[in-house]
Amino acid sequence: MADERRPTTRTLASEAYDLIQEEIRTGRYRPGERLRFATLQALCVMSVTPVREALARLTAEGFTTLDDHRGYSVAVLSIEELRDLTANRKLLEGEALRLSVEHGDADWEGRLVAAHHMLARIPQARDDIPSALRVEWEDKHRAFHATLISGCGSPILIELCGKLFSRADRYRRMSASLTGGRDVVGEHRAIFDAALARDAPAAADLLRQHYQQTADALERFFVEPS
Amino acid sequence: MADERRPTTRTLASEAYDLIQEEIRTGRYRPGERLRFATLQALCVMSVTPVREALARLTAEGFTTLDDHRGYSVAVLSIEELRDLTANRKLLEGEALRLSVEHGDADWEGRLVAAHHMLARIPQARDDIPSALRVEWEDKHRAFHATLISGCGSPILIELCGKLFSRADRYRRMSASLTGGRDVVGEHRAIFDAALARDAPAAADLLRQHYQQTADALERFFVEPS
DNA sequence: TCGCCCCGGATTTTCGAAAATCCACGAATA
DNA sequence: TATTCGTGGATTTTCGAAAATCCGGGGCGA
Repeated sequence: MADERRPTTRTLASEAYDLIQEEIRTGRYRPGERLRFATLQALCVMSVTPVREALARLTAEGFTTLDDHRGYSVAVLSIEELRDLTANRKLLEGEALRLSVEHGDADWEGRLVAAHHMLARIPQARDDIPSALRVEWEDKHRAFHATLISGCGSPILIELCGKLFSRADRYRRMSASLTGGRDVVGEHRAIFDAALARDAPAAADLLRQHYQQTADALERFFVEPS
Repeated sequence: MADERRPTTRTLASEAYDLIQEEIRTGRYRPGERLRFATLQALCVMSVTPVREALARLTAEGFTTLDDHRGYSVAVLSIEELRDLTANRKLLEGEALRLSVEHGDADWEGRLVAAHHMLARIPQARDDIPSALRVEWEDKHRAFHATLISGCGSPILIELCGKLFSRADRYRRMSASLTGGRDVVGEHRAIFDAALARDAPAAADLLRQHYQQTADALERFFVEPS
């Protein structure tokens, strides 16, 4: 008697969260930009309440900041934060991968093989390739890294790594060309091989190098934006 | 012309956050208990909107959980989470303290001496001591641990450690007697001494032991609640 | 001229009620 | 008897507007 619309099973707040996060991650809302409720209500098509809840969640994840009585803004990006982010991702994901390789069972191995295959079969995103492929690659990339650490046995560690990954995403997308002349595919393959070979220290080391190189490339882009 | 009440500079949502967190940490709201808005609105004296925002923040910090259309509940406690929490605190705070000891400047040293002094001068909380002292000790305890890692130079790491500390707080308070027959004051002093002596590995090790022993004591209490 | 206070518009924050959704209970059917 | 299907009430979620707050500019006094 009360469903003249869609079979909504999600809340509007969740939809607003996805929408706004997408706008921020893709850079349509610039770092530091003030987020006014009127604008956001126009973007999503809803009242202020769910938008407010979405912003509360985004703030908890570090995408936005809140000053009392002054509203929300897009969190600013800085080289300092990029370095800090990288250092902590190396610490957390390095440890998580080590645990995964040590404790991961057969099911984890299977999922890892699948995730790597999905990532490897997609041609590396280039500037001249339409964004559809790009988005797909991003998804598989995220899934691969998530699968890598999914066997570590620590829900908290997995959650923390996920949040840091999301925060780093904004920096990653800043650079138009994801690869800075390096062999990203090869790096992923090396990590994958070490993990399957159950060489925990090597896998962790490779992952840390991988993140450091990504950060270095981004930092170069940061200083001299070509 | 419009301040017949208090000089409110904070938002009601922030007040609600503090109030509800206090209720949860002290155990007045039990783990797993459903949190109904009607009840919370009675506790805080405000409308549903700020309460909702407070719950959103609490959920981000792990105090509560949210199921769409089924509302919020107090997050449950479990031995598994205690162990997970402990493992990650050892990893994160251990590293943070190591960095602090290595990079901390004179200002950090000064703050650390002060924080330890404040903690040490308060008599160790016992069951027969009124809760006022207890609360004060908790505050100084938190401040001491926060100061320990405050020189690490990584805002992200500090933030993560803070969140884990808060989550662990609920477990710590479960046990009526904070000390399980061990020398907590001595443990703090040992960490303090190693930090001041600039022995980073030793300080980190002692801190990790400290957390492990706390967790072990709590786990014993968990299994056989006397 | 400079600094301080106060006002008006823009924006956030909060309210109280309406709408949507879930849950438990009981009736009807096989 | 077991299972499915509504139905009513409790609860969450959302709305639209009112209240509170902040920011910038103009006027007043030193």
